[in-house]
Amino acid sequence: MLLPNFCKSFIIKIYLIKMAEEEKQYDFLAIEKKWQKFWEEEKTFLAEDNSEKEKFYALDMFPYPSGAGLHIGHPEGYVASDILARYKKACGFNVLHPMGWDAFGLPAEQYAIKTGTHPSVTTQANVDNFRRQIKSIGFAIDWDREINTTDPNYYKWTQWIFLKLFQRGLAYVAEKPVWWCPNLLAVLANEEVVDGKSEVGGHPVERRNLRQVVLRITAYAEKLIAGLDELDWPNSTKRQQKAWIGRSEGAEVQFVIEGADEALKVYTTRPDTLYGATYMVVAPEHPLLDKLVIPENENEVKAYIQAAAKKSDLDRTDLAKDKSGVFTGSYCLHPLSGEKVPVWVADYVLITYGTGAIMAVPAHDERDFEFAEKFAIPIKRVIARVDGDEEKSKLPYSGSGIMVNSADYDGLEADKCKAQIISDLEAKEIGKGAVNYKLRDWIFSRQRYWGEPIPLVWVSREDFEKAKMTEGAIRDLLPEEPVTSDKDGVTLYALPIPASELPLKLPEVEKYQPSGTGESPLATIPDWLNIWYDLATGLAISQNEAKPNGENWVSATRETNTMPQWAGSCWYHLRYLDPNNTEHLVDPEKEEYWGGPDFYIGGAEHAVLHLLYARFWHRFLHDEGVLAHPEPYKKLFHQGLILGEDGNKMSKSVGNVVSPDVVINAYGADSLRLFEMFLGPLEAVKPWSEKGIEGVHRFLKKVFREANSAHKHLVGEEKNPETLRLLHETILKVTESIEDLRFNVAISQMMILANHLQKVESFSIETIKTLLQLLAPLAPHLSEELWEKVGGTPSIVNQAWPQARKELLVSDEITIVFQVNGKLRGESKFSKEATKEEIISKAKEHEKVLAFTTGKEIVKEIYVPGKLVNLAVKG
RNA sequence: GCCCGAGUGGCGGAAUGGUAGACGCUGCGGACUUAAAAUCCGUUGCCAGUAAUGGCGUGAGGGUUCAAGUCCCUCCUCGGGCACCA
Repeated sequence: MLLPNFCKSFIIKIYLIKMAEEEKQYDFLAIEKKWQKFWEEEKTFLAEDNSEKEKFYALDMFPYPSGAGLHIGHPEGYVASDILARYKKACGFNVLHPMGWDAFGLPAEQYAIKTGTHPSVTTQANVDNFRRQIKSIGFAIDWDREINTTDPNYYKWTQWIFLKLFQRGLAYVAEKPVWWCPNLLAVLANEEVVDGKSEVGGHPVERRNLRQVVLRITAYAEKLIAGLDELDWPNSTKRQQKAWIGRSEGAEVQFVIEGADEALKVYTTRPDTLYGATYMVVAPEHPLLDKLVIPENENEVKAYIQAAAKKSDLDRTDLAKDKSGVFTGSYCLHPLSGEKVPVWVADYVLITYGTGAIMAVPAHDERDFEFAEKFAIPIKRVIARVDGDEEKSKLPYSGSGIMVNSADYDGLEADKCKAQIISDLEAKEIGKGAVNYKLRDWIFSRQRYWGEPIPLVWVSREDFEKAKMTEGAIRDLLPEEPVTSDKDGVTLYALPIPASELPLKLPEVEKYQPSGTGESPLATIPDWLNIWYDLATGLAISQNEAKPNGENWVSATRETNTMPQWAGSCWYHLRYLDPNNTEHLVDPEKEEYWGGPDFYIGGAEHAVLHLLYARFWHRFLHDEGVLAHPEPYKKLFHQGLILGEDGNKMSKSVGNVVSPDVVINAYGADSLRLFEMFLGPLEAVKPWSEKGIEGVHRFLKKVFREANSAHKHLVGEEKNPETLRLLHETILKVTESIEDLRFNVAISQMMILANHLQKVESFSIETIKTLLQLLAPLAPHLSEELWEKVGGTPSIVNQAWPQARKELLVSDEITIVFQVNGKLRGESKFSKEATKEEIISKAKEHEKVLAFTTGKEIVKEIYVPGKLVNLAVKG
């Protein structure tokens, strides 16, 4: 019994010794720590502001520092941008690769509500953890430019941009529907509402109109569409933005209400179907509805309006498979035929789009058709297919064709007739050409604590009029149209907190709970809310102090809403250029030099919101003369999701989440970086694989061994022609692949070279040095370590990027493959000088080719120079 | 319903219209070792055959071409986006 135990422990001891040796061989943890320290101390990745060099700015969508820490998906994009950053640096560019924190947001606030911990405390802890994790992956980040959206020195400028928008009339206040939970007494964000219930507690929620600050993004609709053309973005993302903005062209037509002086305005994209309008529909919220309803129908219509008001957006759209509506009892007169057209109210017409009323053409619109069938309303065809194809011209028919039943327009081509009809309507002053957008204005306020305070105060009409007349900073900041809001039946007027008084900091608060009234927790702090405000200078002090002397001091209340999380991320790409500037958002000279990111990478889930909002702000600041460039992100890329090993989306509840910390401990950051890129195309959705990472780890160990095998190293240029050729093939392919963001292909090629170096007896030390340079952007720690080992001076990124000698890739001997009818039948080697005739006749004589050609007629001979011969045979 | 994108071995994936399956993983066989780990060598699309070799093969069906994973048409499946926007 003793002996086996003794043997066992002896074996374990030997194993441990061997393990220690192995670790000494490629001790990635020590190597990575060493070089991360080196980069930090040497400030290797400092971006220079006044450089003569050409710039390259690589930007990642900055993370929200959650409590859960980084997961394996985060670094995918960061690694990609880092590879580019390091590659461009080696190519001689002045590179900026920054990192920061999008740190306002719900989770910290929810945690605060639960525990009473100030969100800034939670945020700080999370940021520290994220920074630690990101640093452990060894990115070429200029940490001197780190930013944080919750830092008052940062959000001072977020507020400053808001003031500009306010000044230009692009901000207003309106009642807008938001999710309201009567049980929680709180406004909920979309993501807090799951299946019509609150995510917390599962309480029912409803749409409720609440006072909101709104940004007029619709004023930029045209510019946002036009700007897309110049962007190097994924087509799908451009298309999504275009669809989101949803521009359509058509006409606004007036239908006079029978027996009234007024007309009902409708919007249509199909003025050519005007004669097919057999009824009209107004939205339940339409302002003229009251006048349209005849007394006999009043009860029914009222009931319908009430029912519609109770429906959520979801019920009114998705789930409302069946059309509903009620006849108002009124008629309009058709603008061209003068016929009576009944007016209905139905909730399939939205008050928020167009004029909130439509002319219904059931013959040529699916929705109207469905409605007309249900309520037995006449259906009148006015477009006929030219080819008379009965199947395809079945009603409802929305295609093109020839106009019929349309009086003077009969026989004309419908598409071409649109403009004709519009101009005819214009001549009669009963219509005009019109453009509409699906894009809605941006609800910019949140009834939350943990966000940027909106720098507005509210005063009475008298005080507002006085402010307009008072010389000083405030008067100049006012928009042409005053921003107003009704509170308890009194109209209040908005005045700004001027730039000189920014940042308007978040006050301390005792409770983070919502106020219960649908206002933010800030509304519960009277000391902060009620102020004395100087109409000339914008100075403000709490009303718990005595009113200061001076005629310009008035009583005011602060705006209590805060900004949405999007605000800080709308312009962060600018702040990296000049993170500590106290005078400007960004120094114009620096903005001129750096411009926008040359490469921007992040998830496709931001295709519309973040990327559209940021473009809006950037374009606005450009129009204001603050920025030299109109568009923020010239080149955009979306990395694909990394799934769990089981092929499912990584999630805590499924338990398939992989933490980078664990992977780094087991294989090192270089293996992690390399494997995330080796997994597949950057844009593809792909599953993680524990086994797979061992493959790239093995490759790194191989490089490590070959770089350390001093006995195989030769001085001077590479003598082995095969090695030399492969080396330059690798330089070419790796360079091209990095430029094309095809890092998986670059890695494959380096594996091929490493496998070759392992097989040959010796190779030049220059060869391994070049390989290390190629590898450096992808696996920077190991490359630095080995570069130093083979006699290079760190840092390896300061070495000029290797240039491929293309002349080496053309060999004297070429291999030509022989095909018969496109199928491979043989191959042969020829000298570079061999003629077409020589090669073809050799092909015909080839034994295996003969087997497929004898007894048959060669009808065609194809020769692709340097590649192949294809003989087409018959019979 | 509409608009995109993608379907290639057991798996992740390579292939300017020109040798399909590079590279990696897995499996199998072997070397080294007392043994293991590590490392290395060979092999690994399917079918037939001891083999040489032949046939089939890139979601399905058609087409263009001397030649198609790649281009065109129709369809299927999966993924993403939009969804009563007149």
